[in-house]
Amino acid sequence: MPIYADVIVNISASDLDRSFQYRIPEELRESIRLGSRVDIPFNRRSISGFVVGLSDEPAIEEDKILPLTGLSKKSAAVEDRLMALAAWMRERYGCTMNQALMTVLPVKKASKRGKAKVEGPDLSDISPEAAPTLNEAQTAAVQAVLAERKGANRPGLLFGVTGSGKTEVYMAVIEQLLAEKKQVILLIPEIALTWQNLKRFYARFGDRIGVINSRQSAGEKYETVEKAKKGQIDLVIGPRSALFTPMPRLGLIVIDEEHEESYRSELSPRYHSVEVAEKLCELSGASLLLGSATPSLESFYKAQNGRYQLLRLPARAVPESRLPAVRVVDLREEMKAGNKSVFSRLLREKIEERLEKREQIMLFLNRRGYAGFVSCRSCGKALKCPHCDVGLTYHRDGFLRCHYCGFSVRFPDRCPSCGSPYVAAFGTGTQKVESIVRKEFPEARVLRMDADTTKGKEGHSRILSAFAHQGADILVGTQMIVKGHDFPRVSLVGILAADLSLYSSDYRAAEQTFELLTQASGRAGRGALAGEVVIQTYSPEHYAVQTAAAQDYEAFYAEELPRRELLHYPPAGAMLAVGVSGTEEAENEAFAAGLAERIRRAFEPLGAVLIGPTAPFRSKVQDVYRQVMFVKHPDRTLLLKIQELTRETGGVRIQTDIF
DNA sequence: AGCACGCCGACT
DNA sequence: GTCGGCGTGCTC
Repeated sequence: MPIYADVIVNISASDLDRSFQYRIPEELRESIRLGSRVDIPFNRRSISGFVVGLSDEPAIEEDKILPLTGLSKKSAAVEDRLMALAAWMRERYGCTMNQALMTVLPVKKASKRGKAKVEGPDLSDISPEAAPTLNEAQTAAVQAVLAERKGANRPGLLFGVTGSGKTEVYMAVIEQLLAEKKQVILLIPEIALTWQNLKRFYARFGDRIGVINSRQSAGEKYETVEKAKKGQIDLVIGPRSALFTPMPRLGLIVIDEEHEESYRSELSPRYHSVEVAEKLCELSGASLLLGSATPSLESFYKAQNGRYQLLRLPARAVPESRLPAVRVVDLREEMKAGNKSVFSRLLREKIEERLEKREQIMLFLNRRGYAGFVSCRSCGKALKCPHCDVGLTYHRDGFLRCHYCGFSVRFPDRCPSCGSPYVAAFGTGTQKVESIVRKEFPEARVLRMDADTTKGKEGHSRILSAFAHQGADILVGTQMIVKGHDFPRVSLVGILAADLSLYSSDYRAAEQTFELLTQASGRAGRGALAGEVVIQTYSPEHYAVQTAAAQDYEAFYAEELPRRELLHYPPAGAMLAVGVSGTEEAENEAFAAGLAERIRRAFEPLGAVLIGPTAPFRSKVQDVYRQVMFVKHPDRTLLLKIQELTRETGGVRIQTDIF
């Protein structure tokens, strides 16, 4: 029986990010456990804390150790697990225990007004739906998942082309788990948390569902959390934060679209939901099921190595819907043929054809605004944001905007650096595409969806539902139109510039491009109509474009993995990214250089390879200068030690990511 | 002298 | 986070 408890105080302050030792009174020694919530005297006050360690030895002079005063009985097993998860996250992501606890433990705040509500119509008018008949591949996947549960219980990766019916598989597995009186967490990307998606789950599982989203108040979230804890809810659906719903009978976590970037937190701890879910399942004896048409390279790599169970859905579920026919157009050839328009001849022809047939069209361009950059034709200088290392984008309202900090300024009459009146906007953004479409296809009804048109609370759903109800023939938009939407009347998808994401400096540029092209292509021909996709590019020969056109993930993987292996990038090795940022450019650079030197000296003899420091693609954002460096080493634990080294800062901010 | 205020270190 | 200690400086 332990005599002392190491307690983390429930206060967020950097110098309190350590444990304090307390004596456990005799009568509490039997009931105290790791993760228990305790009341302690601290600096002449009484506060609460969490037990993170138990011991029989005093760590400091014994007469300094005070007895703890009480034990909150409510520390249930769920919270113990979440505590253990927080401790793991602290190690894994190098954050403070407090940050990990604040991420993991539910916010205690009672709802002030009424019940948690889901936006949209209410529940009463949804008629219950029975399970549909699954096809052969779906049935096989469901059975394989359930069998694996009884055995090694490895995580499953459900790899299915767009439209192959992954959701039906999730539902069948969830149904089985619920029948076993287990609870389930389903993670979906925030952007996919739409009423039309949730409706299917309500129709199938009725009132046993709780939904969490980022627009809910603390009180609303708390209510869902309480219900889950009491076991009144068996299925929680939400974005990455829903992972931390306390479920006493947790049996399954499903992560849909597991490759999505939104599963990575951008705040400290910068956790990755797939990794955290894997750990949580391990701690609670639950199963993990990941699903994607374009799995992250990491996940597919694990599936190839047998660490994950690979489950395939090779064909689209609706029998008459086939994968779309994809054509790649070389924009250099268009230019040679004298076509300077944003539409290639082929795409223009296809658009006319669809308009004639009254079928719908999606046009995708990964750049908002009217024109991509503005420069002076006399001196050649591009107009930049004064706060960011970014060119300004011309918007139709006559203003130039910075897409990083929101800075805006009226289009100047004269070049700010040479005074020439010949200042012009070049390149194409979604606004310009919209106006070209209106001009060139005057009979077509056009909607535009990008960050500028979806600002309001209902912005997304307003545009999506208008398009779904055939309120428009053409939807022009940025990335946000390609994610998971299901419009049966869309038979043509045009990707106007496939290269935009291809040449970013990120080692995942090819993966991101492949994913974007494949997901965008997957929007075509989801119903009974035959789908067609036109990909316009200056790099038709690039393997990411080629394999996306062939809708062949495994061909892409076969090209990409050896490249990663050659350069020791993940998943073929581990990598630590270190970002150093500060408001003084020179000081920031000097600090980064000094840090790099220390890392080199200490870790290069151990085989670590350091790249940088260097100014990244966006070296200044909102008046903050950035330097980055990367450390590669096959062993992740060594990278964690290097991460330790980056803790001491001097007026600069350090941010680290482990890949 | 007596007290208000702000800064800082310590908290087991 | 927040308490007390201590120094500064103002007022009576």
